[in-house]
Amino acid sequence: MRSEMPVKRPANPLALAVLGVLLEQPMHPHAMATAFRERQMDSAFKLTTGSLYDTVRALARDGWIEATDTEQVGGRPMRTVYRHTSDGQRWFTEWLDEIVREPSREYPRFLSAVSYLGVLGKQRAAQALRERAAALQARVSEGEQAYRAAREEHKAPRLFVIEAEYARAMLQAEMQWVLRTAEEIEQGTLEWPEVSPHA
Amino acid sequence: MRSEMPVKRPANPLALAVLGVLLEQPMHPHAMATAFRERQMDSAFKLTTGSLYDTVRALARDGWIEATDTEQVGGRPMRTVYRHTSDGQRWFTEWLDEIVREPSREYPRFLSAVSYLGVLGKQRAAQALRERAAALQARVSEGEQAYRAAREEHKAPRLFVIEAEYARAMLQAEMQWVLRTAEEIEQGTLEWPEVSPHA
DNA sequence: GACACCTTACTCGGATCCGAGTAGTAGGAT
DNA sequence: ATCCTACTACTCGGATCCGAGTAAGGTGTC
Repeated sequence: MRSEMPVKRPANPLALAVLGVLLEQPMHPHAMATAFRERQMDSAFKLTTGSLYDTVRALARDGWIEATDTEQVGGRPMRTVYRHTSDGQRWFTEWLDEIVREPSREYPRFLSAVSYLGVLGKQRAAQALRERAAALQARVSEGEQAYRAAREEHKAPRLFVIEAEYARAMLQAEMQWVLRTAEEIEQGTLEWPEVSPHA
Repeated sequence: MRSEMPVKRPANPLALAVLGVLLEQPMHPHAMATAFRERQMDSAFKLTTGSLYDTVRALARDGWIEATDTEQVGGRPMRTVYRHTSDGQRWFTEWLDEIVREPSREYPRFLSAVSYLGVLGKQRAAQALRERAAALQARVSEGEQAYRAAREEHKAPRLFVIEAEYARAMLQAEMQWVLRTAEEIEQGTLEWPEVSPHA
């Protein structure tokens, strides 16, 4: 009897990474952290030890993964090794499918700031947007280097670094919008009603 | 003597909205909630009563805003009315400037899911991507309607609805990437190494 | 061989986020 | 007059997130 996917699906992208790395082999949390750092996965999620242990515990509580055994090497702290439960692997695939199919509501900081662009005034808004564009360009370049290293030096297939292609596409789209808007402000084609900074 | 912007800048976009709405006039939290709902600002942040009161308290604690007085209408619960502090308004502008200039690290769910596209298998991945594209298109259409209503019926200047233009640009960029990738999978131009679903 | 420093592996507590709950009022229907 | 529903305005507690802390073992060095 195949059981239903747990109702609880952790919001933290770190949970996805934990389930992903456990596909390779059972592992204790500290080993996961080491693996994530080695692979420089810090663009997909934020890795902090506190969150990692919490996430692992939550996944275990909700039946995605389970502790196999606790081992001790020397006099060091105990390790608890986790692996997918018998259903966990199938659930993971289902959950992935769901995340891909259904865009989730997210609230990027920049979106809410854009609403108040008027408060900054023309000059300052245009200048800030240009600085943002430069910072975005820097990120694109960084990502590009990492991408090339993975593809050429490590001979990684495109599928394995596809998230970098997605990240680049989104950064470039944002950059274009930001630059276009800065230009519109400077050229006066974006009508700029005088906002009284509170009456 | 002009004091420094507080080190604590709430991560929650709701904080930005609170500071924004207080530019118009001093207000108690419940009135803010009503204003946010009326203006359908739910694409920029998530409004829950709990978070609202927490956010307002945090902003007051850190000196952005302050309570003016507590009033009571009839036998209803007390209201606490808040307004910007003498520095609050300037800090708000500075903070906005900072948010616009410096892209923040954020971790959208989809980005982390894309890394594991391989796990879904070719057919399922392509199908899921196509469904996502359709959902994104639906959001674009919804946004478009709201945008037109604001522009044409309410005669809003572009600057006041500029965040909708940004949101649309980003949704369209994502949609294009998603569709292009689905096509590449179907046409076999995206090399698909057989992933053993755990050895 | 003693001191300093890095690594291993995890715990703890504070801050934040959020849905559900509470408690009183107002307005309308029966 | 009484009930019912909806609104007003806020509190509470659980879940999550995260940086700092802890404690023991290994490694190098003079």
